[in-house]
Amino acid sequence: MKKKFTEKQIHILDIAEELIAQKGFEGTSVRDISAKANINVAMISYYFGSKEKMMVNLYQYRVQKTRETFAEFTQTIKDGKPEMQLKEIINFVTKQLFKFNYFHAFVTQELRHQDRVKDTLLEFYQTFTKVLEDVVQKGIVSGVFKRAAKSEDIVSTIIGTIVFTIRNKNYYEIYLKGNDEDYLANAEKKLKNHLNLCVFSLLGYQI
Amino acid sequence: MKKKFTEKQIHILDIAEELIAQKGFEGTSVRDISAKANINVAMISYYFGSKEKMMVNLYQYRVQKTRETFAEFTQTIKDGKPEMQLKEIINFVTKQLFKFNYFHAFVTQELRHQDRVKDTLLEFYQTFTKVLEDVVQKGIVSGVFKRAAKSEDIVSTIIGTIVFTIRNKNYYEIYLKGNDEDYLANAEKKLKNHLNLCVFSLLGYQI
Amino acid sequence: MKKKFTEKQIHILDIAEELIAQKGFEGTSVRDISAKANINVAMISYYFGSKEKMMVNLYQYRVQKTRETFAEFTQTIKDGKPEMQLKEIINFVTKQLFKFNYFHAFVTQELRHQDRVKDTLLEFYQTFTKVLEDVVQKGIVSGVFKRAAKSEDIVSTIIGTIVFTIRNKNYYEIYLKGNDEDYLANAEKKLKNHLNLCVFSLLGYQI
Amino acid sequence: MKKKFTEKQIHILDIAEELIAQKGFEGTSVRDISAKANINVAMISYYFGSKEKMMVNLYQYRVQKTRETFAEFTQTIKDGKPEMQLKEIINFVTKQLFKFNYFHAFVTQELRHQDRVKDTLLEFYQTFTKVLEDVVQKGIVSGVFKRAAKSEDIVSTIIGTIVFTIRNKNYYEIYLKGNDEDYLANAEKKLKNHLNLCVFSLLGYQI
DNA sequence: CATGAATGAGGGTTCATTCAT
DNA sequence: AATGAATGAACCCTCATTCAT
Repeated sequence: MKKKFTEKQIHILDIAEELIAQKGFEGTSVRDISAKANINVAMISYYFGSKEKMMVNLYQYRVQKTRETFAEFTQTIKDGKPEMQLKEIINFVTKQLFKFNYFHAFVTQELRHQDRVKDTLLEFYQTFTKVLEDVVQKGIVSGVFKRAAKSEDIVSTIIGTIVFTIRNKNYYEIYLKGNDEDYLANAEKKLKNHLNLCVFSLLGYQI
Repeated sequence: MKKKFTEKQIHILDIAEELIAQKGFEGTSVRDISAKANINVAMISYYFGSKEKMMVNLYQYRVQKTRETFAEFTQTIKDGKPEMQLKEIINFVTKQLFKFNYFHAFVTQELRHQDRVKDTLLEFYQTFTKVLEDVVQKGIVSGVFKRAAKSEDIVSTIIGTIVFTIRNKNYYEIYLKGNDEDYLANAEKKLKNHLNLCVFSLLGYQI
Repeated sequence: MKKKFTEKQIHILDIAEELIAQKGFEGTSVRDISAKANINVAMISYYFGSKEKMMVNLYQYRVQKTRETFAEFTQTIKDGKPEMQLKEIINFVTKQLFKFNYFHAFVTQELRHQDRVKDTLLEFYQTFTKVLEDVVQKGIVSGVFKRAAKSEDIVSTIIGTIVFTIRNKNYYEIYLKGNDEDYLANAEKKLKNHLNLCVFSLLGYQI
Repeated sequence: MKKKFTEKQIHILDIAEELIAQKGFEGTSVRDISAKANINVAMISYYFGSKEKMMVNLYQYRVQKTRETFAEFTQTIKDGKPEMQLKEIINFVTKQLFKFNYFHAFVTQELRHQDRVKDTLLEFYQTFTKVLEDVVQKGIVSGVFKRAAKSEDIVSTIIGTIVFTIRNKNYYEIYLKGNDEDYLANAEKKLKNHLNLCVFSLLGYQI
């Protein structure tokens, strides 16, 4: 059962996501959001019921999209070899997280009492873990991977590492060549290389 | 230049850290803090100037301690072999992050406009990176490490992976054996194993 | 000059009266009314101009009906003896007030700045007073009443006493025999007896 | 157990009572009250917790005082003859209701969900009823009263009639001699006469 | 003729902070 | 040095009403 959002709602959610990622949920007032979105203050309550419910909607909206995108993606790689699949997965996840860095900046920090909401993300992580596990298993069977590392650990490392660089921009950019302005692009590239090396060598792949 | 804190200030900071880690900076009122610390509401402003300045102090207080602890730690391993040093570093960092998971739960999410404050953490990360780099370099020279991975990437992976498991308790615990209550202990152990494998194989160490 | 209301308007007014009697004018939102009346929120403004004007209309609607009913009633007793007329008046007023207790629950409490509206009620009270005065006068002349009590005082006592029991249900029901469910019926009966005794003895009627 | 109020609280309650009597509870904003009381808007929440709790306090404050005053009063008449006692009671109640007409203007109309609060008033009415019953009984025994009217009916008539004239000032003043300005004084006097006549004749007292 | 999306005003409450003591 | 009473700003939300359709 997929929830539908109107254009205006999506507009509000996009603005809200950006601000909340920057200043936190409590640090972002509905006035901030409505001002930036050029709408009336009352609209947030009008459209979503309350600020908190808007947050739930935002969460569901983004996670829902993420899951869909991921599901489509898995289709595109389903016939490849494990090593190719793994490479594509790392590439995909990195790209997505960098693209929606807003979202993942707040996804793990807010909604403390909204356990139901957190479950939505949990489910996605589990799906991701399962996909990864199949790839690893297949690689082990075919002999390209020598070490059957646990996929939940790989997931933690992949997502954890990416989120760390996104959130610690001022740290990671020190070690980047190139100008500041395309930090994200450069960081993404560097990171992708690192993660590939990291995961493949973890699995005992002969590089 | 080391800042000194009075006993009362430290008392307040400890309480504040706990509450802020749980409910966020904006989600924690000075009344919450003063109530739990059994002090007057006015004391936060009185001692620190403002709530925000208190946060800066809290930040500095904790990072300062972390740096001191890390400095002491590096002394204890300075004479070991690189592979031993690396193992100890992973062990130390994991232990520290799990021990002060409070702190690291809020360290990256709050104080968004406080760039001076972020610099404090940045410096620590740089120190950490430098230490790691020396170890890697030494290992390359001595031949135990075959691949000179970038230490900033290793830092990102180590810290990123740990923080991810701390913040996504509900995900990671699914894959843990043992009862729920010592999640942190179990997670720490599992994670340590994973990180060792991960970093060592990344460096081309023959396990 | 009699104002006409459309069926839809009357529908709205009936719902509004009920809600306002329960929750007060300010306590009743146009959304409450429109929801219960199964109409659009905008309809109240659309039909009556504003919520306040709707209230004026409601008031006029009910007082107008009350006056008409009272006028009809006076016709039915115009040929009786004074003592019979008085008895009938007490009976009628009690019955009406109990029947439309909704209305009289809010009639004296709302519309504070709407003096024009209050005048509508005032006129009715004056009419009532005049009718009563004629009855008393006739009774004095015929000798059945020995004391020419002021009719405005009698009005105050009749209406005041009735309204008191309606609004202090929890008090008056303590002294009532019978079950709780037909409080109004029992209270009305008890009250009617009391008022008859009260007014007749006030007028010096030999019971 | 008697609740104490500070001077500032009483100040607020007095202002609030006046405004609420005029415009109703929901019609009176905390900003109205704070403006008229020359205090900060936040003070109502600060002193009472919320607007609604302020109302509960106001209610208790006034009813409490009323009960105390009534208790003192009953002491002063305890040795008189029944007819004197009855006269004094009517005099006292009339005077009190006119004096605190603010209070009794809102006492029966607000606090719809506050049943506990209504009980406070109920108790007072019951006390009043009991006192009256003793007087009537004593008069019956001594032979000055010939008819044992129910005291709850007498209470309804006394209070109902008074409240009616207070709330329908524009009606009752038509029948008053004298200028408008001392309406209350004149009305009180006229009403007292009427009530005496009314109650005494009801009890069959030979005037 | 009737609607529902959208608005601005104002609602009560909570907040961090100040200041007289 | 420390307090608690008091403040004004800002919070989220609900309101009656408007207006394009």
